[in-house]
Amino acid sequence: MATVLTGWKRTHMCGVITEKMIGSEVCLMGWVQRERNLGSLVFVDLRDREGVVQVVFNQEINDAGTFAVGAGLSREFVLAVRGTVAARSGAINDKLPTGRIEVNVAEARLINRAETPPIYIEDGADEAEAVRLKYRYLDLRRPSMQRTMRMRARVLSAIRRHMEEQGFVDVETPILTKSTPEGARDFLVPSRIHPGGFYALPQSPQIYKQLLMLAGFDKYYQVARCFRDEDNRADRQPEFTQVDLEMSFVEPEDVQRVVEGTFAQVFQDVLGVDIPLPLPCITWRDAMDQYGSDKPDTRFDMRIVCVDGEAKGCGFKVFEDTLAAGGTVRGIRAVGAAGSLPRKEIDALGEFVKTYRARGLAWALLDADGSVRSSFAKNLAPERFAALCERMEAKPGDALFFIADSPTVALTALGQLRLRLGRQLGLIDTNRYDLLWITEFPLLEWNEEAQRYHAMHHPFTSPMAEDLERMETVPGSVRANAYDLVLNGVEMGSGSIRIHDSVLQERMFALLGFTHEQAWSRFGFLLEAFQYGTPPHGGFAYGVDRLVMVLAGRDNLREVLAFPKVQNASCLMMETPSTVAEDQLEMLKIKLDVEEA
RNA sequence: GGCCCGGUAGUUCAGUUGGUUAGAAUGCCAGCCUGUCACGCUGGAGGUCGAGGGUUCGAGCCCCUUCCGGGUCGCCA
Repeated sequence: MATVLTGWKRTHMCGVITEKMIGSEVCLMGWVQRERNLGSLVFVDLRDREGVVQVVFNQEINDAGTFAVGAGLSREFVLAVRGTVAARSGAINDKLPTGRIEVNVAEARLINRAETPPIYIEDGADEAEAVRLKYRYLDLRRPSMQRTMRMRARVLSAIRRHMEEQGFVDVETPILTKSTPEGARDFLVPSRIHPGGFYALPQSPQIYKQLLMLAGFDKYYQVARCFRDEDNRADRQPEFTQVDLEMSFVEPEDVQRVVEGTFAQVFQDVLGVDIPLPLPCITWRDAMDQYGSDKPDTRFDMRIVCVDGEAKGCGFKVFEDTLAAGGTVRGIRAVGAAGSLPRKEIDALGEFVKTYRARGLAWALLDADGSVRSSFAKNLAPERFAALCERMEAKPGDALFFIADSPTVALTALGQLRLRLGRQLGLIDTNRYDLLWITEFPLLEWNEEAQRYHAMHHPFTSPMAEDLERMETVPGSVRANAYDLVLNGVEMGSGSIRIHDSVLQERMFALLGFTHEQAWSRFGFLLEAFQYGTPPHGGFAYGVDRLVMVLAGRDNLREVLAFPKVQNASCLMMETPSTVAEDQLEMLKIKLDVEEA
C-alpha cells in the first residue's frame, strides 16, 4: 500500500552523503537498488538521482514496524528513511563513493511498492534495446542515462546562454505550418475547421526565420523541434531538435564565427575541451576528392589518391575500360594493415563497397617480406605496378585498395571503405574532436528520377557571386554560399547566405524548373514579402541530438533522446502511431483506405 | 521499396547431423542467516522456441510466408 509523506521532508540526496556528515540526522527518499537480507540485519542500497547509499535496518535496534519495512523490501520499491549517518562498522566498500559510511535507520516508510522490473536498473546491463525502450521510464533511471540527459540539458543551457550574450533574440515559430513542395516528406495534421485542409509540421523554421530578418530582428535563434517523414537511421529520427539561427547584413564568415563560438563554448562547459578557433575549412570538392565524403572524419588520414595517370595503359583491363568510359581510378592505403587482413576479410570489404554501387574492389597486400598478394597485380607489368605503389606512397606491410568507377561511385565507396578500415584498424583517436567547415557546396544536384535539378541545400540559397554568370549555361558547376559544420565525421548542420534579391530568386526557381506562376503559387507569400525591403541575410541550423550524441560518445540518437522512436518510426512504449476513434475521423471528414490486417 | 543481421524462461544466452521430458546463469517465490555490498545456504516455480504454413516417422534446428528489433542502400531541399 502506498504511503504519503505526511510531514517528512527530504534533507539530503543519497549519493552525496559524506564522512563529514557522520553523526548527523538525515531523511532520505529514493528507490531500492538492491537489498541484502541477513535475517535480523537488512542492508539496502537506496538510490536517487545523485547515487546510492547503504542504509541499515537492525532487528535489535529498530521497532518491529520499522524492521518489517526493511525486511519486506524489493528492488525499485520507493522508500523513505530517517536515520543517522555513521562510519561503516563493517567492511568499507571502495567501489562506492559513499562506501565509507552508512545510514542507520531509525524510522522508515514504504512509500510505494514496485513490480519486479523487466530490466536491471544499472549500468552495463545489456538488454535488447527494444525491451529498454518499451520500459523507457525504467531505463532512464540508470545512472548513464541520467548523466546523458543531464549533459543534454547542459549543452542546451550553454547554447542559450551564448546566443543571448551575442544579442540573439529567441523567437518561437509555429508548429502548425504549411506543407512545402521541395524537400523531405511532411508530417500532416488535418484541420477540423477546414475539412480537407492540412497543416504540416515544420521540417525547419526556414521560411519563418527569413521573414524574421525581413521583420528587422537582425539576430534570431530558436531551439526548434523539426519533423521529417523519412526513413530513420542510427543518426536520423522523425522528430529532432535544431538550434536554428539567422542574421542580417552578414557574410558566411560572420555566421560561421557565431556558430563555432557556440560549439567552443559547449565543448568547454560540457567536456572541458578547448576547441581552437577559427575552425579549419575545406571545400566540398576537396572533401569529396580526399575523403570521399561531404562530412569527412579527419581524425585519421588515409586520404583517397587519384591514380588515373598510373592506371592509363597499365594493362589491367578493368582500370583501362573504366578510364575509357570516362570513369576514374582512386585508391587508399591502409598503413601496415597487410598482415591483419585475412582473405575472408578482404572479400567482406569487396562486398561492402558493392553496397555503395562500386562494381568491385581491387586490392594489393604488400607483405613485410617484400612479397605481394593482389587481386590484380598479375595483370600489370611489374614496373607499372611499382609505379602505382609509388604513387600510393606504399611501403612494405601496407594494404592498398582501388576502385575504378564513375567519380561519384569511386569516391563515395572508397570514402565508406576508408571509414570502415579506420574503425577496424583502430586508427581513430576517440578523445579527439575534429570540427571543420565544408564550404563551396554545389548549388544544384541533378535528380535522375525527376530529370531536373534540385537545390542541394534549399531553393533560397544564394549562388557564389563569381559563379552567377554560369547559372543558366553550366548550372551544375555553380557553387553556393553554403557551408556545413562537421564533427568527427558527423554532419552537425548546414547554413547559407540566402537570396535576398527577387530577380535572382526567380532565376533560381527557373533553374529548378518552376515557372513564374508555379513559384508564386507555392512561395507567393515569401516572394511578396521579399518585395518589401529584404536585408541580405544568412544563417545556420544544427542538430542538438547529434551534437549530444558525439559529446556523450554514443553511436545512435536513441541514446540521447528521452523517448525516441525506433527504426520504423514507432514508439514502443506508447505504441504510437495508433488508430483513432471513428468519430474523430468523421469530425475531420477523413475516410481511410487501409487494408485490414 | 531493396539488401544484411537477429528473435529460445522476466533478463542475458547455450542448444551437436533433424531424435527421449528444451538447458545454464541471473532474476522471481518459500525457508534459514548479525556485517553484507553481485551476500550466502536449502528448496521451488517459471517456455506459444516471435507467428502461420510446409517437408518428415519425428522440427528450436530444414523450406515458404509473415510479424517484430537493429544496421544499411534508396530516400533525407
